[in-house]
Amino acid sequence: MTKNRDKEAASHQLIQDAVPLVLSYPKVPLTVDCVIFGFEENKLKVLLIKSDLKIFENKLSLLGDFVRDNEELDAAAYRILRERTGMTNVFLDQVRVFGKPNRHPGGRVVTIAYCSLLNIQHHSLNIHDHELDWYNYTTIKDFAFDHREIMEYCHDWLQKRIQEHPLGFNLLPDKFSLRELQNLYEAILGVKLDRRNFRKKFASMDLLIDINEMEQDVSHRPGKLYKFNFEKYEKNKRKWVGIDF
Amino acid sequence: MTKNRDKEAASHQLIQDAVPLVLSYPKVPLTVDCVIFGFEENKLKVLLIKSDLKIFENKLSLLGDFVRDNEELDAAAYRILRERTGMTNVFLDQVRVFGKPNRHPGGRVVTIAYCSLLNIQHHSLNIHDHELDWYNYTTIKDFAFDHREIMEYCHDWLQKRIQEHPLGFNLLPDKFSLRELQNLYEAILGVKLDRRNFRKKFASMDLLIDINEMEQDVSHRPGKLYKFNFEKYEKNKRKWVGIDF
DNA sequence: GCAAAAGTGTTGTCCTTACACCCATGC
DNA sequence: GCATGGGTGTAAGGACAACACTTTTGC
Repeated sequence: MTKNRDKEAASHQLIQDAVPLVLSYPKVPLTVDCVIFGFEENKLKVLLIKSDLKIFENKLSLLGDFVRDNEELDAAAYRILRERTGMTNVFLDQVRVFGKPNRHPGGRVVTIAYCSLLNIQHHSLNIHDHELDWYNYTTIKDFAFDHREIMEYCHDWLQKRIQEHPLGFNLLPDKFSLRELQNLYEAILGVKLDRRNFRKKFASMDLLIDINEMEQDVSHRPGKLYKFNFEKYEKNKRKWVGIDF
Repeated sequence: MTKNRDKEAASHQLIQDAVPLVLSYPKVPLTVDCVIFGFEENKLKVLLIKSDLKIFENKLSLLGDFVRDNEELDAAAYRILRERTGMTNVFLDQVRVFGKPNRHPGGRVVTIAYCSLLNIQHHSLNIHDHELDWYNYTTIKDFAFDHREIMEYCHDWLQKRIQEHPLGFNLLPDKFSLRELQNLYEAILGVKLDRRNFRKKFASMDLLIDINEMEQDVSHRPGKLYKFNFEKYEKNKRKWVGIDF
């Protein structure tokens, strides 16, 4: 049943030169979509725009664009983020490819999802085309394309990552209180955490620098402010996760 | 400096219909490469073929081919594995995209790496084109393309996965001894493990079924044989990994 | 002085690690 | 009987989870 296909596939083995081989391949449009998480008012937010396509009128879309000829994939992701938001100095991670043949109404488009976490206050939005804005992760309704699926996949990925690496610091201001840090973890993981245990955990990691400042303008006892010790973190990056032997 | 580009990128926002939009995108050849790990004689093996390209004469290559028009990415990976090896009933996982513009000597080709672990005895190689065979992971030298990088990335991915999920069972015969299981973990993780602790660990997971059989034809005290309890595993799949709160 | 959140320690439980001796089999 | 790996238990240390009271500030 599959023999014909197998034969057919075997035929290109005769092409020994790389250039005609590649010319014989089918080609597809390749795009990048960026899932940018931020944190504000104790809510997890995602950076989205209104889709420019009629068919998706009033639906929200991830920040995406095609990959240019001979453009590195990572570079494409950074470019798109810069073009659409003005942001630079963001770390993006490749998460997964989404390539269902019918995921784009205009024909087949394969997209590579990139994800990042960032500090909303450090990256003010200079561009507001198409209602580019931070939307609440939990309340977004209408997505263009398969962007809900992509966003949720990236959120799962993020939950895992944030438990392996203390990436959460990227979402906070330079100086932050332990309460803010805990709110962040609770927002991303979707659970309540014990305050004492949380603080002990981070104290024992020894990644926080006490800067001897206090919160201002809060209507209760102010908390201490900390900075993240990026240097120390970079040194100790190696970690086993999960079932360790 | 980047303003012109940003303007240019903004221009396609005027295309409101999806079809011309997609037609305006650049297209690239898209391939899938399969990194298939197996285990035999206490060695971790990878399934490779000799490259058919002159430029990579005598170098080893992953099992790969282009993605067809309107073919699901996962389906392409399964098809390629079947065409090249005759194997079916294998689970493949998408791992990452590799897209450096110059990774292929014939022009730009973006490839999606898929990875699997399997039981060499269950999947005898029916096809031997191009010296398709299992090669020792640790001793392979010459790779075509960037296939060393891809393979190593998949190996890292595998080390993580095998600590989160007991995937290792896929690499073993139906019936296996604890020693075989331990050898497998040691081969993949590249470390020595304590025998008693290893056994306790798996005993406590309660994923092994004692089938009341013993090893045969070994020149020492025979070990008990077990089966993997796939049913129970499927039920308990949810797990937190890493820094748990 | 009251509301609101900060800050702090202990205990029990569980998991992980390290470690040594006897047992069954083939030769 | 000896070589080879199979099979087993325990004790110590570390990590995690559960839990309540006092302190500081703004109002």
